[in-house]
Amino acid sequence: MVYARVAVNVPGLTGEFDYHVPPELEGKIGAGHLVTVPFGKQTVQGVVLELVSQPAVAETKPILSLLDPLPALTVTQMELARWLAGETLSPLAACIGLMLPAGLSQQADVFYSISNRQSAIKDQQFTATQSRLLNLLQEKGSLRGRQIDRHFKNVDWRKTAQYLVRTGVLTSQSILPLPSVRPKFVRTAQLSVPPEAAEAAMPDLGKTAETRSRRQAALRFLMREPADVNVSWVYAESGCNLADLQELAERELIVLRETEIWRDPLERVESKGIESSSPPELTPDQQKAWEQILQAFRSFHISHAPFLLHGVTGSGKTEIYIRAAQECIRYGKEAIILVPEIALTPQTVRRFLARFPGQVGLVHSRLSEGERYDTWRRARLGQLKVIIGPRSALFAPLPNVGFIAVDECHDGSYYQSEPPFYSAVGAAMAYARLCGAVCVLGSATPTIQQRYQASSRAGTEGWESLRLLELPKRIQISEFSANLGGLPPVSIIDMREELKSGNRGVFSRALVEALNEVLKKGQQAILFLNRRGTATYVFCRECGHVLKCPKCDTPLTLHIDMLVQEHGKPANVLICHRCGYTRQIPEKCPVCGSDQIRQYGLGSEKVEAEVGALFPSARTLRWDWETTRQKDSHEIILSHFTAHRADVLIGTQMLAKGLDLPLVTLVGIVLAEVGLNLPDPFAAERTFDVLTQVSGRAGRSAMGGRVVLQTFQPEHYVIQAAAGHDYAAFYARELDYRRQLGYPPFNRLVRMEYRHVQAIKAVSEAQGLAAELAKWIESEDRRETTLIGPAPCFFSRLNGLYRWQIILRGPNPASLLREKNFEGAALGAAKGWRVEVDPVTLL
DNA sequence: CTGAACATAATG
DNA sequence: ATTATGTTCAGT
Repeated sequence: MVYARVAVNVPGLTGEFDYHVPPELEGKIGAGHLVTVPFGKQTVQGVVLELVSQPAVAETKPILSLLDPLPALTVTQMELARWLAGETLSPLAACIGLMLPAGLSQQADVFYSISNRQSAIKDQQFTATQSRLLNLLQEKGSLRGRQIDRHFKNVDWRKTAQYLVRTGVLTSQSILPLPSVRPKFVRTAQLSVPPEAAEAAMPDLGKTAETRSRRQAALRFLMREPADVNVSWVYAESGCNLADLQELAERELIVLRETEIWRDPLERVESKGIESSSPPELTPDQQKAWEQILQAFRSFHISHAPFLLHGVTGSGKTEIYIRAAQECIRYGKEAIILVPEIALTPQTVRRFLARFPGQVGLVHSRLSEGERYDTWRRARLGQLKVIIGPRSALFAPLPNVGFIAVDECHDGSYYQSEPPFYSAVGAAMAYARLCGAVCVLGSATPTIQQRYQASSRAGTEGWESLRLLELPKRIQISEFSANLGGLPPVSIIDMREELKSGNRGVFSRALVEALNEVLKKGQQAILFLNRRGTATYVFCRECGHVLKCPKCDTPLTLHIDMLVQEHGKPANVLICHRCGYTRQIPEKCPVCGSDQIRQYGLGSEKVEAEVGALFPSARTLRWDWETTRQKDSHEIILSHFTAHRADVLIGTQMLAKGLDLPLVTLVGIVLAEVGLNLPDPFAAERTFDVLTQVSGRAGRSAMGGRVVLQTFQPEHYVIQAAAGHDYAAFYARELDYRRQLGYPPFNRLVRMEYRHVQAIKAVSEAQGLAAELAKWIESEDRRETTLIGPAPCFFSRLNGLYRWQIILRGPNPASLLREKNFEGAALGAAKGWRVEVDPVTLL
């Protein structure tokens, strides 16, 4: 008897279960296959992790069916899933779920119907939730649990439903939906007799003249087309229908076939003429970096540390990825290129398409389930040599991965901020190690963490070292900025001075002047607005002083607190999100005594209006969350701007990503320090990144460019370093700061968050767990691990839920939870806690 | 003493 | 996750 060890697809389960393989499936089932199995009283999907000869329990149930004759996961992918589950304290099933295409993976559900025994319904009083549920089922008929979920936001209806089932009002049935994606087939037709025979049959093709002519036209068309033709073409050409073709097939004049087709998202893109592609010459810097990577390929049998390719914007990182992918293909292996967001880097994609025609698979969020499924299957068959996409592209089932690149590896979108929480950068490095693949992380502004890993082996537990490759110069250097390695010069404008001289507007005089000049020359400008954390921190407009917590040095956050009442009105209070310190807004600035204490708040609508008022003839375009809600709006806005149908582009974070906008000669940063004053140890890093990246948008052509940076805190080291394009200075300063406060990379963090509709419940749950953790730290003598909180999260209410958090900080805080068997699985499933290892923000 | 609400363990 | 089982607690 053969047994299979199965990871069942029940989110929240880490366990592995042994089933026996029934005789009819023997030999067909192996590691990685997607199967259905009985689990308790339900039927669920599962993935076979391995075959075993000895089951872990005496009595086994049989595997019920095989959902796909080919394995859904490679062995290496399962190893990665195991690693990821352990590393992130996530359930194994959730990690495996990341690797299955949407639609193929299905979870068991419950089907609820109203019982036809009417007596139970009539003489009963129902609670609000009960009648809501009954009304819903009355109205829509029987529903699956997940359909009901959509109508009950933040309401726990399952207990209610269970009660109603018990009392006989409802009936329930466990079901497992079949995969909703299938290979797609099209019907094709082809002539099966010599043309003369077809011609001979023409007169006798139907009773009425009308049918006869339809069928004749169809046959004539097929006589001209030697190959299989999609029937819809035949319909269009001849006006016939399926019945006509079936009649022709019946008379053995033609054959009808079902042909499988790939749904290919690149069809539209590729047909557009892509410029021919002779590989460009490498600069000396590129050459030096490339040789080291090449060396890694040449000796792939020994495992290599991943590379950190630290290169300024425009220094030619993409060319290195392309060459590495080519090298990888030469060894008969496949390459994975991770990019932050595909919609925002059409240039990158086009370059890969040009260099690897017909071999590129594109994965992104706008694909339909079918396109995604087909790309996944082509990857599995080894038909795609290069996969490009955001973090999920890492999980394409490629048989033999030889190269993984992570472009803009500092980007926040590589972190999945919902369970299972994981970093695709970390996962990429681990996967490369498991595959024996060469791994390159590329960025102009690597995170402090990444840069530290590349510079020192004063290793914090669990963080591997990186090999540093540097590209300090842009490829095309404009004469205006040769002294900065091709990067545009940045002028810092002190907004306190502007205020003193009576300018209360959004724009400084310098920025207005620069805008004026650009518009006069017919060039383009970008106005960048950092929206994150607006209207939340409080500062003095006179001296720039930001109000901070006396104990934590963390900016205080303004709250309109409905609980604390002042003269019968809700009070404005300042709260520290680290320790809970609370105070009123002071009347006067504690530093300079001014009464100009204000909260900061400014939207892109306001900026657009200002531009319109100052330059009535300027054509403005807004690119923010509001204007990009519609499908494809990113592309529309972008193409609109690159075609120079607008002069000024006003937008938020998205502007910073790797766009190549050659006509842009001015970048205006409306207020640089927004985002800097958030109660988060990673705020400085994110601000530096975004300022550097957005500055890099200027001067990407021979026309040169400049950046005007407005701020109330011109002395701040982040502002200074960003203005000087000085990563090294920022890194040194920030690393020092992190060392002092014991934040990463000198310690690791675990963030635990609890959400609840009732504020009281959230507080008490957080305090309860914090007390328990404190006790454990004490009893286990793990005092190097410190407990921060519990405190309300910065965004203290989200979707109607109150959020509280606890931070653990130490050399390896996750291990404490692991030892205590207090993992995300146990906490998450049973008690509603969200557990993040190495979080990227503490907001 | 009984039944129901609630926590906990098991699911192969 | 769902379901079976054990445990507590209020009300008869």
